[in-house]
Amino acid sequence: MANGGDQFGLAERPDSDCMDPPKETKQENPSLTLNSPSSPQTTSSQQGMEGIKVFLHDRELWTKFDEVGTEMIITKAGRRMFPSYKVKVTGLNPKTKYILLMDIVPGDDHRYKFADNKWSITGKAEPAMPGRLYVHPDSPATGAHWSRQLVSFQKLKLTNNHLDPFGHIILNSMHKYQPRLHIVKADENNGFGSKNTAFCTHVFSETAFIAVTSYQNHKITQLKIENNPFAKGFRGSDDNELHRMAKLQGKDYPVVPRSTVRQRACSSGSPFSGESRGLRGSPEAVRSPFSCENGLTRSSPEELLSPVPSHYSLPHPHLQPGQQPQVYHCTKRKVVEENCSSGNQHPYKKPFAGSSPSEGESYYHPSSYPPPPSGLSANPVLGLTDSPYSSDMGQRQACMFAGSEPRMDELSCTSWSYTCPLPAAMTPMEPYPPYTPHPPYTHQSSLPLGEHISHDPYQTHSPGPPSQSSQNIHNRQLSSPLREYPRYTPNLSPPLYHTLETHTHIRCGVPEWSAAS
DNA sequence: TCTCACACCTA
DNA sequence: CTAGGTGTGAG
Repeated sequence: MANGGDQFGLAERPDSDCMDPPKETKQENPSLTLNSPSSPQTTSSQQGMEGIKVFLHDRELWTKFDEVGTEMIITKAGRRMFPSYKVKVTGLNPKTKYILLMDIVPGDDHRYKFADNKWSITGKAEPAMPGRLYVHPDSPATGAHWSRQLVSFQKLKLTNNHLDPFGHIILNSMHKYQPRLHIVKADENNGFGSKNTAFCTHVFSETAFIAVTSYQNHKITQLKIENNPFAKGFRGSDDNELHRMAKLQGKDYPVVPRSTVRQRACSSGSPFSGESRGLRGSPEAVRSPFSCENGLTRSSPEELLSPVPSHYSLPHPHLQPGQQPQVYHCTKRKVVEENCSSGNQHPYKKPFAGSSPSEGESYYHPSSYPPPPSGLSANPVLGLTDSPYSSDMGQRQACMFAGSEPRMDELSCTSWSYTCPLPAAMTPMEPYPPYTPHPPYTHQSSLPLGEHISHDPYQTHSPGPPSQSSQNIHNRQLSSPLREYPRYTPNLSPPLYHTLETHTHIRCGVPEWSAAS
């Protein structure tokens, strides 16, 4: 189960959005996209990224959580997400190697509180942490490999420890986030990050969640218990069980399952839906995948820059810039080695389970350029391929990259290091800069990018508008402004980890997908 | 809010 | 069997 898991999702529907075919013109109007589920996105794509479709596995389960307002526990040691993020990918060139990775960007710039059985905004979000990227342990692998079974990101862990040394994705409690999947064409070194790297990003709005240190909405607790095999011990409201548990605990026991007891079911709205949803974007729109925007076009700087948006806010156009990911990655050696080493194929290490399809849609925007994590390519080493170094930990799991801010410039540097586990986070980054309403130009900011961009052979057109419409896309905008400052730096810091530091210099490489800030 | 030891379970 | 993922509930 691990990977595959569960059942399949439902039918497969690809996201409609993404149209594979590159649509011609695209409209990119984001807005359109939003509205129409259909996909807009596609714009052009490049290098074959346009025909890629991604289906969220177990979408129905995700939807159940989303309707209530998904909460994901974050702990110092790192906690897995549940439901697990698993996707079915089609449209990849069987012989081409791709790197699949995820990042989780702020869903908006608010801090939430749960009171009266509902989520509400309680203030402004804290600066985002350095964004980290979770590179799927099978990366790089051929399109045939990725298409063979479900691609599971179930080992990805979330933490609230800003100094996390394990490479887990760092989030702030009581803040909303949006997971994103990036498919990057591996370069000759099995890495990515080079200038022209082609990639596309897929976002499933139903996977958005609020990070918490303990569950707030009892309904979520119940859904977790009912659906997560590891929580089976909390299932059942039979008297027997209750008694049993009570005994175990030594306390008096509740007649009802604890969880149940605590909160009654309330039907509070999900943050997502209600207000939140707004946050997300329009609900509907949201659900629909955004369209994909494929990044293809990199033409516009904007896009390029922020291929990946940092924050997602649909509704809010502005959000911030997101952060950019820093480089970091940890990988599990096991996996990595295998895969990596070969340049070519990877053995599968993992079995994925799945099979079928799920659906989901995503929108993605493929873009060519900047890959998110840049850097990989440069070094073969880095590359997903193996990696030798390991982390202290010894094992690596997937690779993580953290990006902070991305400066495009830096990006240009392709180097990244993958080394270690440590996070780059430490490096200073800028988290979110203040948002600027206007788009500053990404260009500028991104100048560096520009370079890249220019490279880009493909650009289609640009998308133009940054409108908010597209949620995804927008991000770009976001980023741009941001770039300027790195606020965060302070936190990060230090050199706690050498490793990181190492990276740091590498930093250039930082992937910045996201933002261009 | 957050952290931890804990019993229970999966794998 | 071991390793490690769960929510719990006290602190």
